[in-house]
Amino acid sequence: MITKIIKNDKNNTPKPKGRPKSFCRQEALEKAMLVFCEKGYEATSISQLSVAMNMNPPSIYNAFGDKEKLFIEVLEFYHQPFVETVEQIFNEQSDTITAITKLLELSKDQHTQCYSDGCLIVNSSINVRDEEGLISNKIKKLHTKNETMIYNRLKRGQQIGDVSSKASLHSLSRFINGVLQGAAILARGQQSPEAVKDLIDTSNKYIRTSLME
Amino acid sequence: MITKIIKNDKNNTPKPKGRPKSFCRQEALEKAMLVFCEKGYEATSISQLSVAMNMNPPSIYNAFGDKEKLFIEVLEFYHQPFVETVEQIFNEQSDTITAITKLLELSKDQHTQCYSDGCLIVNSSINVRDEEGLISNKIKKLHTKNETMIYNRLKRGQQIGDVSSKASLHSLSRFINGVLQGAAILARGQQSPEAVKDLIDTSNKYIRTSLME
DNA sequence: TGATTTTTGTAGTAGTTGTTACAATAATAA
DNA sequence: TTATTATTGTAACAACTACTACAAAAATCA
Repeated sequence: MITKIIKNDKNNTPKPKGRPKSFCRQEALEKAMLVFCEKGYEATSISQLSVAMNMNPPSIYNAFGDKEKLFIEVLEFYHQPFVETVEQIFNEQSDTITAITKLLELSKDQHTQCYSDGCLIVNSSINVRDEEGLISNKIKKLHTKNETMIYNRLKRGQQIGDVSSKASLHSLSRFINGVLQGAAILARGQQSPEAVKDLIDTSNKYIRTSLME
Repeated sequence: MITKIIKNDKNNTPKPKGRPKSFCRQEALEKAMLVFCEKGYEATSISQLSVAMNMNPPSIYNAFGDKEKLFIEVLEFYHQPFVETVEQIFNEQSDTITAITKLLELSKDQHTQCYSDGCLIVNSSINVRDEEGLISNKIKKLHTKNETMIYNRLKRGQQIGDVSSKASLHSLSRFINGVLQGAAILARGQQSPEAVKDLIDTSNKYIRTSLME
């Protein structure tokens, strides 16, 4: 038993037995993500995914389960880099107001580009109507994660002392979270870049005064 | 010729020739609206509409053209009462700040109810991807109409004198429009009523100070 | 009455949906 | 080599999609 494992597991990565996979999981998820972003969950068909991911339907089902499970994995795949970026911004910036401003600028930059597809999570929270189903629950978790990240950063600001103790952190983090989602819609709805800019900049102006007191 | 018209047109409503319609256009539009609100444009099928509207598919096509034209008529049917309500609020309230506050409260009331379907127009600007097609153009017009109503009311406020001449009306009206759309998403995404309340109330607080200067 | 007009319900079109049975393929294990 | 295992491509499934041909039905007009 032990020899077996040692034999096939030189680098802690034992060679799989059967026919080797002809796709890269990360690349496949990225291709799927792009289609889901553009079309939405329901409007994206397996055959469209099959073309984009360069995988035949049976391979997709074998690798990801079904359309629903694939989508949930895509949601996580989409969200994770955002979380990492935001946490980096929040850690890099010692000043809380600057940290929040950077977050808002990130959103503004993303959503003032031409032909933006908005945000997969926001789009999906509109589209998916599975009422306490797997996807809806996943989406709610992702929204909560975002709000919590913002809240925690504001809370740290109060501890550091650069956020007014009078500021209502729950209200503010919910407000910021709502504004970020609003910006995503404006972009997705092909409304003018000025609409996005004004929503972000006006919100930012308020947040600054609100954090300082 | 003239006698004909007089004969059949006693109340300016000549009796139609063929077999009489077995449906009320307004009621049919309302039923269709409810389904489109819940499911979205693409995810709503003709057979679902057929059941909801209590009309067979050929009758739907005969009366409304096709799914796209029906949807555009539903969009208008959905938007018109909103426009009337907003214009009534804007005319009733002589005070501009109160008028805007009432608009925001209207949105808050609508979107803090359980199981809200959000706003058909916002949902559709996420869902519909017909790139300069009939539906997208219609949606953009409706968004512009909303923004214009708000802008005009603020402008009137400056003329009356209860809005600061320093206030940037274009930025503010775009901000308010963005916030209204954000609130619709939060509701549609089944996020907490507190999220909607905080977005609206926090925005309102800022707008008040911004209008007074 | 009979002719005309419009809406109705029945039944169907061709195409697409998510999903899967099955056998060929390509790797490892003995 | 042979056995085992996992992934592949082909080809299909029933159910659904938007849409419509057609004839019966129900009204007005002459």
